[in-house]
Amino acid sequence: MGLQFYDTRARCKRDFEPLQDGRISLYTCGVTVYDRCHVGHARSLIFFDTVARYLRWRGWDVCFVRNITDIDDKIIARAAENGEPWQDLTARFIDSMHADLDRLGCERPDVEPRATEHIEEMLELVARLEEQGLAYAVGDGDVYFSVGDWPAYGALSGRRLDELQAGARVEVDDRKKGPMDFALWKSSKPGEPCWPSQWGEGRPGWHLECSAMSARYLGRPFDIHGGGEDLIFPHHENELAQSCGAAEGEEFARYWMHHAFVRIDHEKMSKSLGNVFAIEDVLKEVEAEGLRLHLLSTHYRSPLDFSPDGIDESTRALLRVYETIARADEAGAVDPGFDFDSPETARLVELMDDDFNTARAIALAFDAMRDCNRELDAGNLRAASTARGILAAVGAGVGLFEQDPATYLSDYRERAAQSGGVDAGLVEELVAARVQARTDKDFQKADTLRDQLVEMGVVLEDGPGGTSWKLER
RNA sequence: GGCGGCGUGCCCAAGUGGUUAAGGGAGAGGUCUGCAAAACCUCCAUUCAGCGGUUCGAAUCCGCUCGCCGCCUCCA
Repeated sequence: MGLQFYDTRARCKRDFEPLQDGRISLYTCGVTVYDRCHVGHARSLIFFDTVARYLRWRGWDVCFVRNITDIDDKIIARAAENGEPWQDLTARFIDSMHADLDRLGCERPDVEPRATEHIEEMLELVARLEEQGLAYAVGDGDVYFSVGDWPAYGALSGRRLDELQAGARVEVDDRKKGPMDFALWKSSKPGEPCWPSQWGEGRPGWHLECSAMSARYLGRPFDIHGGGEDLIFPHHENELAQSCGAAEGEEFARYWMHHAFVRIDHEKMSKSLGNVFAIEDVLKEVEAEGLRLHLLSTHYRSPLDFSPDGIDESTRALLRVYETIARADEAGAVDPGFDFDSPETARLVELMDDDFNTARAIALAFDAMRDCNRELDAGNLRAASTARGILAAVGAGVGLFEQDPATYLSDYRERAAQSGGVDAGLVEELVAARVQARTDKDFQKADTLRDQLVEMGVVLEDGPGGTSWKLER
């Protein structure tokens, strides 16, 4: 068995065969930078980060490209609203996105191309489409793709042109030949950002950038194209049409992956519904890796209801993992460093190879955690190391459990103390006093001190290495 | 209207034809401990929205009903 995953176009799981042996080209749609990223973006970013990590860990040479859309109507509108140059706006939100990514433990893609840096490639594409008779210019320099002249339109999303009945919800521009025709190039109004072209000054249509940039960095065809499920139609359908159309039907993306949404109270989280939670704000309340674990605990093709309580539950589980790792480290149960082809990781590979089942991989990590603790209890260092190795392998494959455990634990404590308004210095004093009382066998005093700490929400642990404390959640 | 998805224990969630329905959180009991905590052990769905059907066998396939959601417009 090799890797297989659900291909949106085929509507079923397919065995994955890379175009070139040992190499994988992956393109995913990133964000439009006119605002801060929200938890829905986090799911997308984290999931595809996990895909890239796993494929690499699995032994493939991956080229991961994720675009940044830094020119579009919303950006122009928002910049005008703020009274700032649009470049300042996009630069700010690109920085913000990078900060979010770092905190969420996402590696940077190999290439992070921006739409505005590939105008030339896009214009070439439009020219080729025009040559093929698939694009036409109207009026003052708008260029459209002629959907009616592209018979394969609808193949990805499973829609038929006659069923789309455009205009049901949107006013149809009567300059277009067909109601579903979409803009490749939009003429600019005075004062709007624009680039020169043979059709006049303007800017690219939304879908064009991905066609141009994927071809530029990954060639054609490439292996995997991913994004959120709302992009299937029309964005990816349009990308597919214009990419193939410009290349006389040559294949575009060989596999399509789409993840489900994050919801709020059973409704899609989206800017238009106004129920978004910015990553930056959420991370003030919950821990970043806890959020990552939580988002990966649900299979990527299932909707996930966002709730801070749910993240807290995951964070509690995560704390146990780090406590176990710290314990193993102290005991000298070192990670043997299992590779993807070690017999010990066969189960992990099997689970992740089956449509990236991160939920089951995480369950496997929890099993390994229990095994590790049990073996440590029994003093079986060798067996504990094996369990520790499985835990590390899951972590490497999925992008979890990779912080230094001592640092994690002290950060955790500090964070809890801060949010609970507890004076860590005072706690240390009381703990020290209790340790002394215990040494003196004055258990009554020790218990009084403990009661005092309990009231502050402090939980004590008397271990062989001394007494440690943490805040109960 | 067209297309698609979802409904699993107190909560989250995996599983999509075949021995005991993963895992996490919460809860209960136990071992350990000066007492605790942590860790470990045990328990916690004869049952998978409901009703029919196919099958030797279904949470898993088919049909209907109820409830919820997504796409068809910008959207991760």
